[in-house]
Amino acid sequence: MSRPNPLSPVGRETLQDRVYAELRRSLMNGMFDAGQMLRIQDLAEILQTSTMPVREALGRLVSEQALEALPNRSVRVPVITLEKLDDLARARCLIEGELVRLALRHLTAPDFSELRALTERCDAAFAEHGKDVAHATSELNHSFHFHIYRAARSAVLIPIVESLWLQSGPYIRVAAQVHDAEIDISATHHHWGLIAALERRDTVAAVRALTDDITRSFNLIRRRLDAPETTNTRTAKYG
Amino acid sequence: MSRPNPLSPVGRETLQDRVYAELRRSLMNGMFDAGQMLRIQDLAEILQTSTMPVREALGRLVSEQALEALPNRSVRVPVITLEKLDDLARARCLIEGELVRLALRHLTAPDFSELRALTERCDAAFAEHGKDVAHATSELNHSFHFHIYRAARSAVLIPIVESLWLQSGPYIRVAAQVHDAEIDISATHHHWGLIAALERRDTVAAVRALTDDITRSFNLIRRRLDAPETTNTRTAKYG
DNA sequence: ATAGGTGATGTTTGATCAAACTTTACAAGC
DNA sequence: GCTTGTAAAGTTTGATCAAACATCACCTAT
Repeated sequence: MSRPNPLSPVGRETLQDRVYAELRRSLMNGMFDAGQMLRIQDLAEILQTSTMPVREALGRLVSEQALEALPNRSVRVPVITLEKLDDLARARCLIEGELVRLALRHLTAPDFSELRALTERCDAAFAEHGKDVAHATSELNHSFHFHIYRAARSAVLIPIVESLWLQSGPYIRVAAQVHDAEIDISATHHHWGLIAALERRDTVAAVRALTDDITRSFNLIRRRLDAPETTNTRTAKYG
Repeated sequence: MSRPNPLSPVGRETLQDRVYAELRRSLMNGMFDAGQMLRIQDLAEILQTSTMPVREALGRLVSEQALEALPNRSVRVPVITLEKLDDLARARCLIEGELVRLALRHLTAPDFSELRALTERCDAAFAEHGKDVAHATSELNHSFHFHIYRAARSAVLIPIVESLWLQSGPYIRVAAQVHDAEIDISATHHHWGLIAALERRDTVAAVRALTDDITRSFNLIRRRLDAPETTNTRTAKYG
C-alpha cells in the first residue's frame, strides 16, 4: 500500500441520517413556519419512508433544540420570542467569539484565500440579484463562518455552534429574504473586515467584526418581530 | 381561579423519558466504563422494557454528545483524551463564567441562603467520610452550580451546560472517587469563595472562583490520565 | 503455522401493528 | 345559547418481526 489509494471510503449513511439531513436543511432554509406542527406520518409520506426513521430524526432535532416537544407529545417548530432572540445572539457572540480567538493562530495563507473566495462569491451573488439570492448567500455565509471555526479545532464547541445556528438560522433566513438590497450591501462588509483583522492577527478587531456581523443579522429578525403583521403567511403546509 | 391551586400537575413522562433519565443518571455517576459498548437489547433487558424506548434514548444521548456513535453503528461511552479534556474545561469556563456574570444581578438573599446550605451539607458529607461520599457530594455540587446558572435565566445556555456536564461528569466522578481527603478538603473552598464574591457583587472574583473550581476538578482527571495503569478495572458489565 | 475464506451468531435498522392518548365534532342537557 | 358528555378520527408510543449488517469462530489450503 505504498501508492495513494484512488478509492475514497463509500458513505454508509443510514436512512435515518438522510431524513435528518433533509429535515435539517429544510429548517435552515426556512421551509417551515414558526410554530408549525410536524406530523411524523406526513413527513414520512413526503420523504417516502416509513415512520420509523422520521421519528428518530425528529427526536434528534428536539435534542438539539432545533425543534420543540410540546407536552401534548407533538413536535413543532419553535416560536421565537424577543428574549430568546437576545439570548441566542449573546450565546453566539460568546462562543463564536471564542472560536475566532482560537482559530487565529491556526489560520494560514490558503485559509485566507478560501475565505476571500467565499466572500467574493457572496458579493457576486448579491450583485447578480437572482431570484434565489438568499439561499445561495446563506450557504456561502455558513461556509465562511465554519471554515474559521473548524480551524479552532474544538470538537466540543463546534457541535454547540451548529445547534445555535439551527436555532437561529431559520428566522435569520426568513428575515433576510424579505429585506431588500438596502441591508444586503453591508452584508459582506463585516466579512471583509474580519478577514483583514485575522490576517494581521488582530484578535480584538476580529472578534469585534464577528460580533458586529452576528448582531447585524439578528437585528433583521428583531425588526420582523416588531412588525409581526407582515409575517409571510404560507398556505402550503410543507415547502 | 383566584386562590392558589393546591394540585400540582401530575407528571406524564413517557417510558422513553424514564429510560433516558436512568441512563443519564448512570452515566453521570460513572456507572459505565469509558469505551464500554452499550447494546440495546442488554439495556432493554436490564431496564425491563422493549428495545424501542432504549434505542430512542440512546439516540438522544448521542445527539447530546454524551455517547458516541461508532461507524460500526454501535454506541459506546466516549474515551476521553487529554486534548478533549482541555477542550471541555475551556468550554465550561467560558460558558459557565458567562452564566455567573448573568446570574449576578438576579441572585437575592434566599438564593445565598440556599447556596450556603448546599455547601454546608457538602462539607458535612466530606467530614462524615461515609462509604458513598462521592455520590452525595456530586449531587450537591450539581445542585450548587445549577442553582446559580438557573438564576441567569438563559434558556439557550442551560441545555448547553447540561450537555457539557454530561460529557465531563462521568470522568470527574470516577477521578474524585479514587482521590483521598487530601484534595477533598479544598473541594468546597472555591464554593465559599464564590458565594462571598457573589454577595458583594464582585463579578471578577466570582468568575475567578468558578474557573478555579472547574480547573481544580479537571486536574483530578488529568492525573488519572497521566497514570492510566491505575484505571479501575470493572468486571461487571453494568454497574 | 498462517492467511484467507465460509458459515454461524449476534446486533442494529426499518416496517408493521396494536394500544394509549389527543383532539375534534357532534349531540344532549341545563 | 352555552356547557358538558360522548363518540369518532387522528396521532404518537411501544412491541414485534424481518432484513441488512457486523462480528466471531472455525476450517481449509498454501
